[in-house]
Amino acid sequence: MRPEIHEQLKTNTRYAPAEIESRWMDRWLEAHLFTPDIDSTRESFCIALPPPNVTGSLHMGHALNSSMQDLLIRLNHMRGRNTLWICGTDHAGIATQNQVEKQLAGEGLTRQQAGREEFEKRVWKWREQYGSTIINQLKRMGCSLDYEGERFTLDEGYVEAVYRVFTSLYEKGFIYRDEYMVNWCTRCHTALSDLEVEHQECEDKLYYLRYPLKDSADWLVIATARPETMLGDTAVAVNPDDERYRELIGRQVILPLTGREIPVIGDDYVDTGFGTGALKITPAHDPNDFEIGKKHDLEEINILTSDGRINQAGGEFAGLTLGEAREQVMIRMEQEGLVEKVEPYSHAVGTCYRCGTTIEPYISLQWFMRMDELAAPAIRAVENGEVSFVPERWAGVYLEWMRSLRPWCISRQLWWGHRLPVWHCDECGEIIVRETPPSTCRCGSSELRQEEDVLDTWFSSALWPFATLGWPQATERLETFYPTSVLVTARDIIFLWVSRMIMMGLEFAEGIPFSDVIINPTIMARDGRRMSKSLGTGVDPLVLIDTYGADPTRFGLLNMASAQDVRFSEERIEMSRNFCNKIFNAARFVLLGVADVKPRRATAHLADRWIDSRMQATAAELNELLDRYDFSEATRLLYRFVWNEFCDWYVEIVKPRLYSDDEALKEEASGHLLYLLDNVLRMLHPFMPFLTEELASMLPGERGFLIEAEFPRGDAALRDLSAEAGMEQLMGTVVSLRTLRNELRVPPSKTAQAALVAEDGAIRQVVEDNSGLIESLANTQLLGTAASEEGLSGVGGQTAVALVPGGKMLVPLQELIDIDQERSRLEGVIARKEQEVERAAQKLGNSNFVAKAPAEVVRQEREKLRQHETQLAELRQQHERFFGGEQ
RNA sequence: GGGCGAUUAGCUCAGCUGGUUAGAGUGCUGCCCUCACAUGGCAGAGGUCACUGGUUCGAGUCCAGUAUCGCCCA
Repeated sequence: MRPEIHEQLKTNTRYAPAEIESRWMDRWLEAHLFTPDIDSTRESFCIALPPPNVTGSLHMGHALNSSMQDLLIRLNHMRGRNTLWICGTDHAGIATQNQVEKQLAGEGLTRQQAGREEFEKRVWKWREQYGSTIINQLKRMGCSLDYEGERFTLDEGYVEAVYRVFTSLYEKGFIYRDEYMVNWCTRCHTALSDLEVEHQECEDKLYYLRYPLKDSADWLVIATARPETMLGDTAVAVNPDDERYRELIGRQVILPLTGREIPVIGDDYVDTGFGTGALKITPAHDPNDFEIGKKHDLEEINILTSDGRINQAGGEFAGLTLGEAREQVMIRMEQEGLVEKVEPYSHAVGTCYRCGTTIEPYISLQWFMRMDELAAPAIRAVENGEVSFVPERWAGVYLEWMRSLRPWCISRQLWWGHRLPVWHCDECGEIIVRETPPSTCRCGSSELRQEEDVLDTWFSSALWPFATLGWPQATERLETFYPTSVLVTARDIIFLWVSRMIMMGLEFAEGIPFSDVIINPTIMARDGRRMSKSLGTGVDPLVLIDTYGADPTRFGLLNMASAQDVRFSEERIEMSRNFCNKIFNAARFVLLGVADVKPRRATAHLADRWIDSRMQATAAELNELLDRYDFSEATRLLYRFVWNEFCDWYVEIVKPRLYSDDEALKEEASGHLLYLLDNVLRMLHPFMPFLTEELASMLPGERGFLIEAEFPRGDAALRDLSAEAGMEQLMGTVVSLRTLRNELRVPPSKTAQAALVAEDGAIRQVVEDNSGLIESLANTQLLGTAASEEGLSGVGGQTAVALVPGGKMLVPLQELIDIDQERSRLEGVIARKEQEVERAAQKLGNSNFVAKAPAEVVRQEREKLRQHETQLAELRQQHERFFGGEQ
């Protein structure tokens, strides 16, 4: 080790993440570790990062997500695969446009004033300036993304892919243009797909209004939550089976305020239990009414402008906002005496996912994509297991959604995104759909205008797994890495991306885009609900990284993330930080203490064989857990092995040898420690890349980066079950003696003495051979061993007793403590043992149990009872001997 | 309204196909600054596994129902 590193290690007793983490990413990047080798013949492993929104910043979901993906990439790289983690961002139409509009507003400009061309320029500038924020944050996380191959959904090549797909789908008749009811955001001025509308529960009112019947003094009472839309009513509907209204079907009512005559129609869509059972029908402003209107051929009266105000069709209310119009309409209705009553009413209101504005159902000319035929193979792919979800239950969610797909509105009235590859001829009205701009129309005119609308961002991101690899060009990357291996994402992305990626992959690329879809759990706020910006319950992962380090943040999040949603607990991150500190110090212990030797397995000592055996078992189980994507259990496994076995036991056991004057012993221990540390660091690397890289770099000898090292698989040939059994015996003995000392309040500095009584000669042998271990770990000197008390010499007088596996330890009390303390302690032990005997006896006393339970289970139970009874007898004997029996 | 999930120690969570005295982290108690680590060591206390039935020799685990909470869809 270089002297300066030695010096540094010696002085820094605490794990300091900031310092460690700042130095490695640049070195990794300089070494081009994350860029795949395209000529490699090795099997490939690829993950397409679900492209984060280019305006975004790292949130908890990303942090968890990328921890999982990075783990998988590093793991597979270490397993020898040719890996690629596709990096990039999504242009995020509305979100980005909103950002730039905000910027313009600061200069007192609207985007209309700036003009489309200027606006687009500004957006690109914005992207240049802020677009890599989240990518840099992923670097801080330690993510091994292929930064050199970063992609963007508006790249030149990507646009080609989008245009190819659009054109093809148009030609196949999947994409069409139609005047139809869509979700309209009056603030963003654009249509939205159903998925971009969020429903929010809202306390509102239900208004009961009287609609006078024509040629009658009577009226019909309708109930509505949106009275202002009555300006666009073109019918009143009742259920034809409804006795109350059946007679009225076919008659006319006079629509209040406008005086328009509208028919009463019968339609079994009407729920007789809702309101009065009579429904006003506004085909232009309600999706259900729109359907009913089509069915009954009703007039569609649009009463709204695109920015959400009443238009000329609203007569005296023209110019009012919807809220104002509601108020005014109700005032007028009151004046006319046409309000029956108003009730409180709670219902869900659709809002824009980007700006929160209430969504208006609005009829407009849009582009749609028919989904059913594309969905069929995508459904089959999941049904037949070609694509599987982890946890499995999400497949059901996917399938249910896929089976009820409606046409997807793909056009947006935005200025940022993929402008549709559609040209309109001003001369003849011809619509030309082409990948490249046409020069003339077939009518001969060259007056061609490209469509103003842009595509839904999700349309382009659906192509991500293959467009990023070069499709539609037949690139080597595409050849090598498609289909990708795994997609890791949040559940709300199942519909937005996963489903569409599968459909598009099957239609345009060489089949499914990935075979496993891992749905990461949601990290909830402390209150058990989703983290919410407005409630201030969000936790910023960047703050966690600053406070605890990226490695502990990663490890902690992975530890939290089992198959269930989980409340965020900072304690887990802290636990992970402490674990990192433990690893750091264990490595310090090794690096500062070892002789100048190479890592080399040692087998001479029981503890050496034991810890290696345990390490192989851990590695094997770790691989199994990771193959199942059980990252949470994997963190626990590593924690247990490193802390509770390696640090708590092995390090303590090896100390005397490491500090020994006997050079041979010291070198043997050194080699084994280095061998163990090397393996441990490799196992931990996918979880905590920075710390492990730092520590591995200090190991003696020339070595490369850890990601290039081999991931330990666990060698079954190195398992040594007899060493494990021996160590179990010793550890059990040590713990028993420590407990006894503690309970008898023997001062830690005081050395105790003990003799082992055990029938089994092998047990006595192990203890005798390792008396030094017992001495140093339990501060207890071994006086001797024997098959029975009679065989012990020199253990006279009063003794305390500690049960150990397979026998008991007799501890001469001497001046250790007073007799009374031992008496009450012993009585407690006896009482506990009696309970155990009772439990086992009861079970065996049940004839059904003996008759019906598997023989092996019964045998075990009998064995248990026998042991407990023997121990109980000995304890009682001990009590009798010293305290005269009475308890 | 429909679907999915959860309910286990004070708190946050594990517990695979039913079978030792139900585990971890944190918090709590006692002792210890023992030459890797006080972001630590040793030892402890702490649970009617939401409730009610059922299946079984045996249920935290399987089935049915109830309650509460959460998530998604409409």
